[in-house]
Amino acid sequence: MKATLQTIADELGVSRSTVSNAYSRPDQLSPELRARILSAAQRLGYSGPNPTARSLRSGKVNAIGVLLTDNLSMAFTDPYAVAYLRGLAEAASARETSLLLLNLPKDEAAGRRVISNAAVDAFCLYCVPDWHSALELVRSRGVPVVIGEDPQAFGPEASYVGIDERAAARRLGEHIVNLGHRDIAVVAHWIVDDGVSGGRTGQVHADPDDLRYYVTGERVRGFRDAFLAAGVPWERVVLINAAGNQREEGAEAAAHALDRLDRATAVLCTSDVLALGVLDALRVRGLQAGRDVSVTGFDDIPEADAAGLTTIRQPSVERGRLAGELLLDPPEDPVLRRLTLPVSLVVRSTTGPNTAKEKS
Amino acid sequence: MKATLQTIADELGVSRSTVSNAYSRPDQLSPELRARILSAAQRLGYSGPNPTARSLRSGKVNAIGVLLTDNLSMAFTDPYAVAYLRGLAEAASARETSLLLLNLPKDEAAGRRVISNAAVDAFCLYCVPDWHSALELVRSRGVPVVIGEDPQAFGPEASYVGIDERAAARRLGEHIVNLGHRDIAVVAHWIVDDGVSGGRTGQVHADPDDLRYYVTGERVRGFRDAFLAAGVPWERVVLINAAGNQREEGAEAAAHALDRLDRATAVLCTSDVLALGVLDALRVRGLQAGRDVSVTGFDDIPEADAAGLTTIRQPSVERGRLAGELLLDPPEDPVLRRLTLPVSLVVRSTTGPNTAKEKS
DNA sequence: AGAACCTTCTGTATCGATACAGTACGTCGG
DNA sequence: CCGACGTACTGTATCGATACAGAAGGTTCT
Repeated sequence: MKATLQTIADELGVSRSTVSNAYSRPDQLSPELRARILSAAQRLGYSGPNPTARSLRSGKVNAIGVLLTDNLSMAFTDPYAVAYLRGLAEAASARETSLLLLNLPKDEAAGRRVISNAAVDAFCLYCVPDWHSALELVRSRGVPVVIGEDPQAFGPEASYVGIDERAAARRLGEHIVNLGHRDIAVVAHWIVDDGVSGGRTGQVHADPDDLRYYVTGERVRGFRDAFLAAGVPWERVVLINAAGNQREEGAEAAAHALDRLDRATAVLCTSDVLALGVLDALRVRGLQAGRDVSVTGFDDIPEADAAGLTTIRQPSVERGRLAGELLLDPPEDPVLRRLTLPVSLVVRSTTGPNTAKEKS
Repeated sequence: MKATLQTIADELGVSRSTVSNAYSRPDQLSPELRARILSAAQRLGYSGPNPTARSLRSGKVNAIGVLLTDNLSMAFTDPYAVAYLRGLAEAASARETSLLLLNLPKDEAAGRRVISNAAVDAFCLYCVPDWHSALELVRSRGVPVVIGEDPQAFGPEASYVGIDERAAARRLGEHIVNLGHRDIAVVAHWIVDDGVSGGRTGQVHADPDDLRYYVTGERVRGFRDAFLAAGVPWERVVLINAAGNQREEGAEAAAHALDRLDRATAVLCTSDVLALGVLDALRVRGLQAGRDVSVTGFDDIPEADAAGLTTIRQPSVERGRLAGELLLDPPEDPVLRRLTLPVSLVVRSTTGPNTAKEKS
């Protein structure tokens, strides 16, 4: 039989409470007794209090649930996500808390089971669409939650760490129109969506106000803000959906902006990863970024620097770290649970003045 | 007060057991009663049986602990690791099990606490050095364990999924010597080690039989096997330590092979990531891989293909998947718990015949 | 009709710990 | 010499569920 606290207690003729204290409250017993208990435990192959029982009694499990939609590997593949998770892990680790990666399967019932069964002290909703059926269940669990997308999505009880997506995108848009670009394409991921995948990559006609996925939607709206302010009507912009947030999909999307007579002189992307794909597409076509076509990204992932990508830098690791801290020590004051972090425009070599002959 | 099973039971005047059955054993009660129970639960904001209490009673927590040393972000940064974790996550997810990422801090006492407190059904020892003090504690937890490094490190009770590292490396070595290379450098990570970091990047003189870190050690020994068989003495090989397994460190290590009069004509690396760094270093120096200098990697990560890197392909995702399956349904027969997967040599463009003038 | 059986629910013991109040036994100031 | 206090330990209730034996009631078979 597996050893328990009682086993050790019986062995030494002390009470179970005392053995428990030897592990959890060393100040409650004499050092000598504690030493005897620990050595007896070692002898009997007892590896310390059972974590589950301890959690049940104490009400803490020392884990943060990270909800990931569908494809868990995305969390590992997207450099921005990696940075965010690293920050989250740092904050958690500092409090001896671990991350429980929760993969939400497509099947809704299974997803509900995953959430209800997760032994966690808090949830980090990461890349979970605002309308996902899981949200309600997460709320009913009654544990702290931090979100990074639509600040309104979860009511005031949730913490929020994010950036002003729309204003940030607007700065990119302004940078582009200030460079004289008027023939503009926007590559955005997941703006059409069948509820499961991001749809097909290709040009779409959509009202930015209707986009369902918050982050992308805000970024596209931010671009539009800049365009309208500069007198570029939205109808003139070529909007391209990318089926996912991967480099290949950026390259594929770029084809729809580049392989046409009225080729765009600027391509704005909703993420750096997509933008890197666009740069790949330019290279294949013998076009030079920043001269023939200007390209922008979003996030400032590590690869962006090497590629010379103009982008918006957001504090990714910091964002994750703050999310973790908000979850583990939620401030009383609801105002302090809502953090909007600063961003900056990073101009590199993939953007430059419009050199194309101006259309009528 | 938070709702429990009893709350619902009292509300409807049924027994607690029945409410429990409504969730866990629907066949044990009439559909109508079950429906009443579930709707009462919804009304009272009850989100289902408490996972911790359930785990305590049933002895299962539906989580696999993934032990990561020190820097958790490495797990996300190294493409091979990402693939492995993805496979593991797939296997886990298929059984509604999640991954608990356990970050082992430098501080040993804290590390012990992390392991003892982890509520998991099994441990996956991933990138944990064989001599790490945590291993003993993991063993004493008495749960299934899978390892991916030294098959001998954990005794026969552990499962093992790996490859024949040494034989695989030997094939790379043979490929290189068959191409006529005799001035060879080996870039290996973590072959010197102060117990914490991987030491300083630079040339070292070491007996391959003394290398502490299993995977790297086996690969280096495999290279040596090929060299010796071809009559290249080990003393002739330039062995370079990389302080870590990152591209930059590969590039830095390459300097020690390239910036010298007796420049190596072939550089063998213990990982693709390092090899990509070596290719970067070649490019900077205006050297062409496969013509001026041959370069090999190990793992066949996705980026290797694009780079034309000659390497050993190992089934990374599959390896993780099998590890997960072994953990969740450990076969009775110990033999079936030890899997050695096949690998293949993938020859691409970074290797070619030795064109340098033969030394005396 | 009576035994055997199924379905549907109940009741109690238990999983392995922690919380907290309580006891026993010094020690110390006045 | 006595009450106040601190230290070291004990005992019981409890955390929130599941397991399993059993009871009540209706059916089926012979």
